[in-house]
Amino acid sequence: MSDVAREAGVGESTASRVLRRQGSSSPETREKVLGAAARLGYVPNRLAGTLASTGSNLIGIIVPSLANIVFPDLLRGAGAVLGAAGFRSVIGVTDYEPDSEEHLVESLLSWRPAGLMVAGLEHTARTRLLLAAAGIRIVEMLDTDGEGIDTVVGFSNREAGRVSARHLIARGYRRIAYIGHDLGRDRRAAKRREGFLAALAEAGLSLAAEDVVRTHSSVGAGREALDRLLARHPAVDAVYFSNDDMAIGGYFHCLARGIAVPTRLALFGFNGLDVARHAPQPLSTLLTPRVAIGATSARLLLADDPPGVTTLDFELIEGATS
Amino acid sequence: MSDVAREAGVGESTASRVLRRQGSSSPETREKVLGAAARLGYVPNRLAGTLASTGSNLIGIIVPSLANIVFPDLLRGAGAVLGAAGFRSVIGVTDYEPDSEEHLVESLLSWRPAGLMVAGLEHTARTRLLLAAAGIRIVEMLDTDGEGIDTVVGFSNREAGRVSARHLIARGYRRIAYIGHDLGRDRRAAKRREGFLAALAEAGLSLAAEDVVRTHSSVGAGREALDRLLARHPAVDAVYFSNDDMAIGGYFHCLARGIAVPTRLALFGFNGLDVARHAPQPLSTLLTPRVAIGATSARLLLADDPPGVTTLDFELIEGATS
DNA sequence: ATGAAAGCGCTAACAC
DNA sequence: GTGTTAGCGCTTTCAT
Repeated sequence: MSDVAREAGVGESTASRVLRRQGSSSPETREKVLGAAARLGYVPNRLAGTLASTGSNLIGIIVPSLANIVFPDLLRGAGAVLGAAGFRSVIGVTDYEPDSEEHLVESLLSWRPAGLMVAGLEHTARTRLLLAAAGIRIVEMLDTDGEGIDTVVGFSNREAGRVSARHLIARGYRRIAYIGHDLGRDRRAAKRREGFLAALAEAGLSLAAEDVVRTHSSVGAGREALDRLLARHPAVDAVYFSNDDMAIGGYFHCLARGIAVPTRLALFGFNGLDVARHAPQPLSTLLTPRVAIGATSARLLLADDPPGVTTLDFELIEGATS
Repeated sequence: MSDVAREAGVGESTASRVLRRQGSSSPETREKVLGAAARLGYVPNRLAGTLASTGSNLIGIIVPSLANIVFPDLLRGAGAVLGAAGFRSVIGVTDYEPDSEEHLVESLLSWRPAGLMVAGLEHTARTRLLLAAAGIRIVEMLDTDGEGIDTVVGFSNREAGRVSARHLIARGYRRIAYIGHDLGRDRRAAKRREGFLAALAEAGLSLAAEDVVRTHSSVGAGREALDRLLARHPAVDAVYFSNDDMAIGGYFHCLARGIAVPTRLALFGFNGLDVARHAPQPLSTLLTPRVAIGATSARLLLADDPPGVTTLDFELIEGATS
């Protein structure tokens, strides 16, 4: 920048002011500085800028995965709001490992971000400590079943499970099964299952069958799991899946085997993915406002409201599979 | 850090060396410094570190969208390699706007990243200038049809279109239609279409019909487009879609309307998405090595090979829809 | 409206 | 093996 100042024949601080369009400067100097910067191909150094001033335009975002469209949707919502406000996202992916999350938090914090967004409420004790002591706004997303550190934006997964169970029960299904993916790592899916079981119990029911794969969720896993489950428990009349990816797999299995949906078997998912909504029979599922959660989280991150919980609820989609 | 040094009773540089486990230090001092850092809850400041030394651990990655799983897959591949090497990704999303890309490049460059990865070869003149002059490794991903700036990792979209056309022709289809999405913005989809048309022409054929939506690709758009196209051109016997999202939509339309696939109508997609491969009839498509392209790009970004083009080819999936 | 000078928190010589 | 001393490229008082 001193080169620019010299080329423009002004002092460094003047150049700095002009380049940041801050403070006052005469139209002439402004032109000289801007011209010099363009001529020299000057690219500012935000490292130095941020170090000298305070607060960066970096926002750390930590998600467990990018393989499931849910998290890209979240990033998309957040990115749109942050980008428009001149902020950039630094992404970290934990792979559903709490320890990995802890390392990411440390690493991102060392960049002195203006704020941090993280999926979920479950963290290691040290992660919570680091986040609470960071002195920046922390937003936890996608879950409201538990204690937040600062700002929380999401919905109750437990309630989502409950609502799904009540829906199936109201439709008259009684021999209800569950098909899920690695619940040890995906705590939110585990909470949905808990809520689901609780609502079944309230109606005097219990799970007729269950198949939980060890892998992450996928269409293929859902398809295979339903095949396995029906072989062992042919009397099941409805299946609740841990999410739409799994449920779509189940639906494909039914189509392939000629299993009538929902008369012979009802299917219920979670997320309201595009692909599930446009299937020949739209999947019955809960639509989650993923993009909106990302956007709202970003907005609250940049605002300075007091800490609190914002609920953006899911919506029951009465599809054709239940 | 000076606090840590004082607390440990050593000099600043000693503390720095210990904290970065670089250079030599006696076990005792090391322990003193580490203890002091832990006691004080010291969080390093990478801004200062990077400014004082050289090269950050930040890598800029620019993609056009996060709505299509293709790009999260790319980020996933890159993120895994970068994360393991201690690098962090700063993500920018252009929304398929060249001007937005230019701003992002400028903005990311101001963070002095160690390297930059960007999807595609088409950029504004100024973007190319900025990238070429940045003095860091630039990797362009997903396309090899054109001039790269530095390192290029991908495949030929033109060739992908060609291969798809030849496949349909070899199978005996002659009244072939195309269904696509906004080609003005998605240049790679446009190149596939070009290659497709070229191969048709080589066989003395031309497009029997075409429907190009103005929106981005989606299952719903594909479904509606096929509906529209068949209403106008009922004699079509095969459709090439701009990607799998669109093709799955088309497939769903056929299932819903009882259109026999592939006897009455053949369908061909692009990408080899999970959901397409597990459909009752696996979609005929080209599987693209998206995660591998991301990973390879990251690897080459960190290596210092000479500039060049690395081809990771697509693979023809002979599904049940053609 | 503009310039000079003092750091921001760290790393990198360089001495010891 | 360890401490001292300059900066890295900016922003920010504080004068002028």
